Amino acid sequence: MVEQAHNVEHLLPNFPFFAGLPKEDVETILKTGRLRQYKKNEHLYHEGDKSDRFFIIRKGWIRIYRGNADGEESIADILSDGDVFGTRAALPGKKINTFSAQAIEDSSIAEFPGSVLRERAEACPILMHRLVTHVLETMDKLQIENEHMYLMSTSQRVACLFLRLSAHMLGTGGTFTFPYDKALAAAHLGMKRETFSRALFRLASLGVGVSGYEITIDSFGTLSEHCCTHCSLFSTCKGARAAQNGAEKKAAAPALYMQP
Amino acid sequence: MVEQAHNVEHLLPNFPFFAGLPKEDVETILKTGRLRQYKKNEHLYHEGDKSDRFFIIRKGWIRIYRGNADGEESIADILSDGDVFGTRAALPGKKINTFSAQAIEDSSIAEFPGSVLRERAEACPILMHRLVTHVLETMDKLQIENEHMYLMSTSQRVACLFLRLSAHMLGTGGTFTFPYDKALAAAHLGMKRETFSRALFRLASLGVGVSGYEITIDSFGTLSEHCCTHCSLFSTCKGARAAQNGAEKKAAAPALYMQP
DNA sequence: CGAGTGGTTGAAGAGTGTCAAACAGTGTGG
DNA sequence: CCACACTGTTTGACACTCTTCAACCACTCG
Repeated sequence: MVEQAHNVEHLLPNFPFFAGLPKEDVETILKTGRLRQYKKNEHLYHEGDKSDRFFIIRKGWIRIYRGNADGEESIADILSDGDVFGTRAALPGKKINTFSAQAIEDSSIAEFPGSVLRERAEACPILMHRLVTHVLETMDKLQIENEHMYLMSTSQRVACLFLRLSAHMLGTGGTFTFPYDKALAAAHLGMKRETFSRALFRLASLGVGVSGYEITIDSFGTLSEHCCTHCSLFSTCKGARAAQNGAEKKAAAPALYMQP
Repeated sequence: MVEQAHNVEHLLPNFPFFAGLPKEDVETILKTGRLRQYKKNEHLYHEGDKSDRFFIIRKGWIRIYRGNADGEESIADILSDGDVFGTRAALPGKKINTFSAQAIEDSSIAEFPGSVLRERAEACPILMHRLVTHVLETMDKLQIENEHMYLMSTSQRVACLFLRLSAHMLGTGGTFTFPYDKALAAAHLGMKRETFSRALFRLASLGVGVSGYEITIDSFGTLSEHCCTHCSLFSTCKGARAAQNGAEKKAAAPALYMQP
């Protein structure tokens, strides 16, 4: 358990979550926060624990997951820089974690007492709105995952993940580094390691090259056509790109799926 | 389009959602509401529409769904008496429906302008809490559905549905009427009609009898053992029942899955 | 160098989806 | 009252996807 506490006030620029909130509220919250380092595989909390902290990831990767009695796990989310979790602690209602949170890389996390957020949100509608919006976006993400599990094949889901992970990239193709274990990605997408591996093989014919953690995509458009055009989010997803002369994307609203 | 508008104030007892809220707020809201009848298959709204109404089901069944470009649909939820939807209209943020809502039976629905809810919620923390709690519960439900899709077989998912639909029943077994089409249930559980039908056949060996819309369950405990003991919600789900001498349920917190 | 971890590959099998056909229940019109 | 169409459901045969289990490979770390 690494316990390096730091003042977090100087980190504001890293926390888009607080952007646009009243200065006093942000300062009050930041003052009560602390920065903490978690080693790879270390847990931030376990399911069933009291949910009393609100988290912002400064740097690193965190998985949110839950296990059943058979020891099987389902991964609810994999989060990274700038992402926020533990919203339940900052909102009214039951204060028990329904999930566990674990660092999958050495991570630097800002933690805030839920009570402070809750109290400030009571007084500051903009903060409350920010929290509510975050929950609604998380819900949208979940609903899309449900849809994907039912309507899309494994290779389509893998392609979708790649497109979202490369959403920030310009141009029509390129190479990026896969940020965590493939087994983990597989679990998050609701499939086995082996199936993930075989899905990669099938994606090769669509111009996806894999060498270790390096993923090369010849054409985002081609890949989008393989998965995004079969997804109800097509027009609004940041990961989806129009093919050169394929389907036109309608004017896009803010994306639900945003990866750093 | 049936357009019978009624005053809804006398219906308060049907709306547990408003229970415990300040009288003035409830009255303000109820005054702006109207009761409307929808025929079977009629739509309340379509995805992409402006989301400006908040709904409470007085009587009936509503499905919340979304379609992709291939014409395939994924069903997000199937709701009934006392259930609430359109929460997005009552909360800050984007006001576009991400789903369609359709009556699957003749239904009686109370509708409220989202703006009124939003305005009252701004002033009344209890109402805001109620709305937030509802969203969080919906999210919990979604997360469980994701888990089920990944970790449970089709017959386990069907068993889970039956146990939730019969959660209100006393005793160790009994008969109830399935409230909507099996094809619809199948789609909501993420499987095809045929698979649903075959899952029923397999459940027969666990004491589940089906005759048309009549479902007979010999032992809730036996059925729970088949599905609930493999679900991470086991200890808190209203549908799960302890087997006679099987696994003990821990002290249960309020259930996520509540059917009328 | 051997153990450990993460990833790939192969063969076999269970579980679902697909397509087609048959069936049951309902309502309609003659 | 029956014939008919219509809808929802079940069943069968078959193809296909994904999982399972096992072995193997690549890489890292002691």
